[in-house]
Amino acid sequence: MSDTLSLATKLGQHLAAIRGDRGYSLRTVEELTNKKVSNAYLNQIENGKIKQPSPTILYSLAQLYKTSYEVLMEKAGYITPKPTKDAHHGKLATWTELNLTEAEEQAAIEFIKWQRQLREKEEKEREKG
Amino acid sequence: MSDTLSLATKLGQHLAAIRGDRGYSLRTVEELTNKKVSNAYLNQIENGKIKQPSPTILYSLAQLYKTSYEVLMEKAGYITPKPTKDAHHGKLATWTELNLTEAEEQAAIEFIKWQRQLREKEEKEREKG
DNA sequence: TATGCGCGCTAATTATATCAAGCACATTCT
DNA sequence: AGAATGTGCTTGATATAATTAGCGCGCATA
Repeated sequence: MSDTLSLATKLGQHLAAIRGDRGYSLRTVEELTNKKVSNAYLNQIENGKIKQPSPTILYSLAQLYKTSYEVLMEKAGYITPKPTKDAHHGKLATWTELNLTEAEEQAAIEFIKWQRQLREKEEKEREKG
Repeated sequence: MSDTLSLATKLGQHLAAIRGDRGYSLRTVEELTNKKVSNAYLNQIENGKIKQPSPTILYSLAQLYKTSYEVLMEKAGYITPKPTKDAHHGKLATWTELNLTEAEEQAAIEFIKWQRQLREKEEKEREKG
């Protein structure tokens, strides 16, 4: 079962990955969030020692990291007001785990578009032949 | 402060009013929520003695009362995710717009991983040279 | 070498959410 | 009347979120 990872651990790893990508130190985050998230506390969160940080904390981090508040809420185990719970949900989780940088995101989008064009062409060829 | 009513008080009165309307007693609520909200605790919430009950608690009440979870969250002083998909979270919006199929998603993930490996190699080369 | 700085991390402490138990009063049943 | 039950409410006890202070390490700079 995929239950090997506790929620706290998943949230922690996620947040740690993002912070790594942004190149912030624990104390930098503390400072940039106006002391709303202490460096010691953030460390405990990232190492899975805190079960469920408050939405207020998560919101501060989401803002600083420019990432999705909802996703953080979900990973923390809160029920988030979802307009629709469809297949999109699972996909988003996968993507956020990758923790794309701006550049990577752009590259990936280009890649997908390029792939689609390619398939379109093949389609037309097949129709002719 | 011109704030005559604390957030806790506002939330409490709101919840008390709803419970009154539904005709439930404190213990009835405790029972109907499967002990997720104890009668003692609900009383404290309604009387403004609890500053910020957890989203989990609020969700249980919202379900039982058939009222809005978001509104409860707001009255409790939490920041609620804006339903509008604004440019703020560009990433999520962009990905969902693309509407990836399973195959496309997998391909894109592979692509990104491959790119990352490539960059890693380049990094090592640079260190040597 | 030494001294200072930034890093992740831990320990001790405080604040607060949440619950179990019980109290005082009212209504109803025997 | 007296037991039984239901009501809102209070009070400790416990768990855990969150902070402040500080430790040890690597790395740079004097």
